[in-house]
Amino acid sequence: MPISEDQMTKMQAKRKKILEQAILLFSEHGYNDTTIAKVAKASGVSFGSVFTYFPTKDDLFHQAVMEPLEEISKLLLDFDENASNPLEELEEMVTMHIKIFSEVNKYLRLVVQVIGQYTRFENQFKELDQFHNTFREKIQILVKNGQTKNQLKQLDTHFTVTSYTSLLIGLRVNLADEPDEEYWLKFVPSAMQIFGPMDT
Amino acid sequence: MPISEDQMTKMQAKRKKILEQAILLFSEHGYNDTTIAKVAKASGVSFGSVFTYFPTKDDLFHQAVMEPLEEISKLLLDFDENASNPLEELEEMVTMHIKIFSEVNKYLRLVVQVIGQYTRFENQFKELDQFHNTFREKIQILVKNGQTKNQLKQLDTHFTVTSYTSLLIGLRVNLADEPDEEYWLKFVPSAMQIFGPMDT
DNA sequence: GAATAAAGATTGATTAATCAATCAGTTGTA
DNA sequence: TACAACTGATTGATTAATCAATCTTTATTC
Repeated sequence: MPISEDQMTKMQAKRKKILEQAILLFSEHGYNDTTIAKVAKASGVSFGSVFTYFPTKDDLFHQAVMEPLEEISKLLLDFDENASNPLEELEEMVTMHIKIFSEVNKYLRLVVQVIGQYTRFENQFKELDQFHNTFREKIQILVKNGQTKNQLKQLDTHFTVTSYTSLLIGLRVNLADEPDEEYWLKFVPSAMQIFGPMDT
Repeated sequence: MPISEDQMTKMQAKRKKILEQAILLFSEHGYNDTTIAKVAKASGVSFGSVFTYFPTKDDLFHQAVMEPLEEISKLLLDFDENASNPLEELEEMVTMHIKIFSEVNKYLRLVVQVIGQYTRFENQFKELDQFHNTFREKIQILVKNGQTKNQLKQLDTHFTVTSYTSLLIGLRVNLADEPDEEYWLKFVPSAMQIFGPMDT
């Protein structure tokens, strides 16, 4: 007997709620201090139900790290690396990235945990690292275009772009308790400096 | 019967060995996955002996985070904020900081864990945060002096310096598996850009 | 310098608590 | 009625901390 569409929707919602609460708890208390019982309580389902949706705790963690990545990577890659005015596009991109990093607090702190213990969370790290490479490559093209048009100084693009992504993740670590987007946006000029803009 | 100086030295060495191994294990596997049994085995002492030197596991973790801070903070603060040539001093300082961050891998990854979960490791975080403020204040003086002498652009020093420390910690997160000091030194120009040097 | 005693360091088996995962029984739905 | 989801008590494994017994070191005595 196949379950109804209504039932499917309900179950999807339940799964989503469990995963949401898991992300919050994992990011704040880490893997071991986040017990299945706590996740169940926070998401309003029974202990056993968590295992209906996620076969093991490891799997729950894996999904907590992986599932939000798709949406966030789309947001982070949403700029035109071949824009006619690379410097202008770069500034828009940086502003957008800073906004995203200021908003997505909990999930990014989970990401920091995974990267910080890449031997422990090897599988998740590999996927995050792969996105990091894609991310940097796309920004590098924009930076190279800016250099060709003499809008940016002739700095090594690999080190420039890696510095930029390091600044983003470093800000997320340092400004853990700072939720104010306006404050975050004041870091845009500093971030732009890394790319060596030609004007003052 | 008081113990001899020789005995004292031996015990200090034993304590140091336990703490060293604890730092390595905590930084790589986190608090919960680092068991007292593992620390004991890694440092070549019995399970019970760990408790002779550290009353609880919490205390061992606390000391693992706190004790290296004194030495490292000395290294990081070893620059002259009132140097006659601020830009030159700044470049020397940045080079030194990058070197330190490239060398002190394991401990700094432990620091990232504490900052990343500041609600969980509240006490340790407070002390690290205090150092962070001292660190930034001293760099700010140097940057202001550089701006006064027109060696640096008139950027907001608070956001500039916070960006700089974020870049350092972000590099440590991103370059986890990169031990080569020469590679790290190639980030010096990017880091310098943040301060807005006037020459090219 | 050998014998003895006392202090304190060392050891690992034991204890008590925690938690992931299971599973048998129950509830809800088509 | 039949099937699937739901539930939470139970199980087995893990681990921080304790503690009684053992070993090592040092001071004292003859």
